[in-house]
Amino acid sequence: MFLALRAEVESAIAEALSTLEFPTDDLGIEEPPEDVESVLASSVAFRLAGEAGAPPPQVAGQLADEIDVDALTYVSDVQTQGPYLNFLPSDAYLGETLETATDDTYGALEDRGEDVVVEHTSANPTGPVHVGRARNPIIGDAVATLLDYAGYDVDRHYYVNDAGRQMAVFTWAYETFDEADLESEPERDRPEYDLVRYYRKGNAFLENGPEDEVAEAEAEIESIMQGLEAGDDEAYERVSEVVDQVLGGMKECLARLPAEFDEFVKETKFMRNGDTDELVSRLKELDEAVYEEDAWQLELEDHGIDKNLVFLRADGTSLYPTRDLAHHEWKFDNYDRAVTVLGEDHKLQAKQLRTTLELLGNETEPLRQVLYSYVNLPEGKMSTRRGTGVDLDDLLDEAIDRARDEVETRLDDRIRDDDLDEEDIERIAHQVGIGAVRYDIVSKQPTKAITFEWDQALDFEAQSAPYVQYVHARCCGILEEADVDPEGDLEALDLDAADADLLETPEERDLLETIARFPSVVDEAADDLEPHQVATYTREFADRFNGFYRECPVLADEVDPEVREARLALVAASKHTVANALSILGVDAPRSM
RNA sequence: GGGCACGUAGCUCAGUCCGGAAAGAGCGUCGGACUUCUAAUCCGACGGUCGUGGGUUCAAAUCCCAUCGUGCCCGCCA
Repeated sequence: MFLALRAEVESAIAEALSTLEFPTDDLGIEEPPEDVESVLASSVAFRLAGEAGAPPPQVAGQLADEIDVDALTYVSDVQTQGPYLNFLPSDAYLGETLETATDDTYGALEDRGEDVVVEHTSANPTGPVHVGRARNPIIGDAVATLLDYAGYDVDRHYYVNDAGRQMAVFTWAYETFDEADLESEPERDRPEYDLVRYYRKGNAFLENGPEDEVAEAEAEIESIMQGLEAGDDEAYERVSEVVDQVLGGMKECLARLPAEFDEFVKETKFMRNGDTDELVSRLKELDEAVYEEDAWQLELEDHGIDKNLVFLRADGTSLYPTRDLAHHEWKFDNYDRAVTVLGEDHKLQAKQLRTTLELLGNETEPLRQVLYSYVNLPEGKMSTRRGTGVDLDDLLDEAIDRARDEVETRLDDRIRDDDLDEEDIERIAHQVGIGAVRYDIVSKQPTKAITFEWDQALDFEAQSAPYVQYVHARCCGILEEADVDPEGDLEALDLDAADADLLETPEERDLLETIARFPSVVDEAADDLEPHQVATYTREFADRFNGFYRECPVLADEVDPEVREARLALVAASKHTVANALSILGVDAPRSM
């Protein structure tokens, strides 16, 4: 409803301005501070003062007089406060909000008829997913869901780096060493924890092993890479043996978040189907192409990039960026838009990719890259190869354990007699524990660096998931108490009969106005590819709901039956709003906790 | 050395893209509220040269320039 109100206000101001022969290029629309009653405001009068030859407050007055409020649906009044114009919501605005928000798809925007691929995580299949990378699936999944809500048709892709040198190293190590050669037991009973030991062993060997044996190993690694480049089935199958096992384990880890994918796209796909060869010949034709020191490269200084992009090694094999170019042209062929979520350490590569795609004649406008900074440990960087870092599995386990402790200690002083059984406790521990981890990450601007600390990541107080989840549980509690199934179809409540006019307290109106803004929050967050805006909204929403909860009893005996119906509708609308906002963030909304 | 990002309360962060109403939360500290729809909640107090210095503007946390601090990148790795 907010979007409709905004549109109405915009045209009203523009009309008033042009009638008074003022420029209409900047309407000065803004959201007023909290202590102001209006839902939308304009500071346009400031800018017009010079032109009008009158002080801003006077100009604001002229504009307010010019606007015909009776012609507006969602605005009940235009008031001036000094130089500001304030637009107050009408009963229709609040009434329609209450009605539309009881629909369980509230917040989902109209279908845009556009296909978008969101590529995220794409971690190399070398070992367990660690916390340094955990921002990627969490942000990526939220971006994908956000775009889905915003009306796009979304596919989630994981791009599998199965053709790089490190996979050749891994394959060689896996085939060469025996279980007996390895120093340690797997940390977990899952393939990636088992196999990563070969990878680490292999890397250590290449660094410190006897010279002649290392040379022999290098020859083997080289032959694997040549085999892949030639599209050789045998090489592909040898590498796949490792890749598929490790990736299988990583999928299980990611599924715990959960982060699910529609497709795992292997980079070897673009070698085996000839796209990479074809791309290499096109790159060679570019004016920027040079053959230096036996390798083909692109000179990109003229495009603001100091570093040459090598696209064909001296030994004739392609590199990651070469294949990624083919990958992206494939995306352009199959989707209207492409979003990639990647770490800031890949920023230069991202710029090279975009520039080169353009040189190849692609329109790169549809490609957007979301960058996040790495999560570091207090003692430094996390690395799969070196085995430093905290595994995501461990973080999730710890989060669930702490959440379970929390549930159990709270069990004793529960007021509600809903008798949580073991299954409930486990369910809540999962929802709260994993929700807290996701929320902690998704609620911050991705560009800010994070230093990982257990207590901070797993703080259930703060402005955390449980705070918002609790609001959802409260909504469900009230609905259940009123014999309404929160999971069921709330429209069956006959809430249409509920009258928003009966919601008269400031807390009720604030809450309803906050609910009204949800679709516009989705719209803007999707435009900016910033799910943290939704997280910020959930916090504001929870504050408002708690204010309402404090001041406005719904089911108490002294509440007038009609007011009760209206408030129940407000609770139902709140339930959908918070459930859907949390769902965008990938955080479960518990029915009780 | 060069490029990019970040710097807001003791701590963790919104707000910065698109300049406007006396800078907002949470944690921590202190003081209050459970016979009442769930106290993982709420109410109050304390706490800020928005890194620093200039500039633009009627108006700057927000835009521009400089500077300091931190992080990332500058491989025929990915």
